[in-house]
Amino acid sequence: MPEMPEVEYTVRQLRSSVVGATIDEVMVFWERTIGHPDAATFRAETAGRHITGARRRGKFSLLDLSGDLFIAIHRRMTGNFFLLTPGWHIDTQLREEDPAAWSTKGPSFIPPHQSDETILQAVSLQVLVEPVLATKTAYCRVCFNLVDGRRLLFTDPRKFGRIELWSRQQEAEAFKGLGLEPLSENFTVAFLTEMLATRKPSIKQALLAQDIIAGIGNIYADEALFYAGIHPLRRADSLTPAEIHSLHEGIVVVLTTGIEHGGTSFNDYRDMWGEAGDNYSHMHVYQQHGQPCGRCGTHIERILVAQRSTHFCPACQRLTGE
DNA sequence: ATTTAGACCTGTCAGC
DNA sequence: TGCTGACAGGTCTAAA
Repeated sequence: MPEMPEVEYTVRQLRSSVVGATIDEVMVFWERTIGHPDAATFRAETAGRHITGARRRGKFSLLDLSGDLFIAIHRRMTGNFFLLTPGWHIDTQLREEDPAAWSTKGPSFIPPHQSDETILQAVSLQVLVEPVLATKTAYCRVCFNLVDGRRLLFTDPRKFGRIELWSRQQEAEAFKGLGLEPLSENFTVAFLTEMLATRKPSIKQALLAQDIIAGIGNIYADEALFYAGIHPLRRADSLTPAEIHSLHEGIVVVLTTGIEHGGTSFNDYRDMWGEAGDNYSHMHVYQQHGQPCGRCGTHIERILVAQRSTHFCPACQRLTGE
């Protein structure tokens, strides 16, 4: 679901909410969500640990734990965090009543007081407190019970998300194959030039490749290419120095802007809870096909590049000629 | 060696 | 109203 700006935003919220807390117990409702090591070990090793920090690496959200451990969470398409205030009850009745439904929906959550409309704190939302019907399906896969009574939920309807536990010494192994942070000083025009020089696939695919730049996803790839006026199907190794310069600038601008907007380029929350939101307001091409280009008025087009939906302006981003 | 299609999962929405 | 297919912010891996 989230790309780098959304993850960054979530991590900042985790930092201000759960850092300093202590994990009492972790409940796992969908075992495959625990990607490393295994669910039983994960539960045993995290119980009683202090949460000492919250960081981001690429699209991973990291929680540092006492004892030189850290949790790495990849939300993939639909993973999210919720922070429940103390007093909520977890109802696992469905487990026996309807195993198939339980597997899909997970447990339901009973609010502290007997009102059916109550408050959830949504960690990855700009608005921290979101009214939610307690009867709404949470799709909770993993629940971190904190000693102070709060519960940090990892929700994930599609079950693609993964949560891993590593020791700090294993950090290199945990992130092997992850490229540079695009907002770090290491990410230079020279670096981008070098990385693209040997890539024959399209520039769109190169931007999505996490082993080059960590954190760019489908939205920001399309937006960065529009910024630079580069057609998504251009071979990565065919870009001119001027184009690479523009693209580098586009990547930085688009991601920085995303973070400034609270990373709310788009998200499931708003759909899920029926909030209107201004999700698309600062998108230039992503999901804008059929709309006029804000720069030249030409209709934005949508094509498929490596099975990913790709949006661009055919006039501003030409494939051939100069 | 690459490229691509399929897996992994569930919900929503458009069209018939 | 109901069914079907397309599509969704991601990434890994088997097959071509």
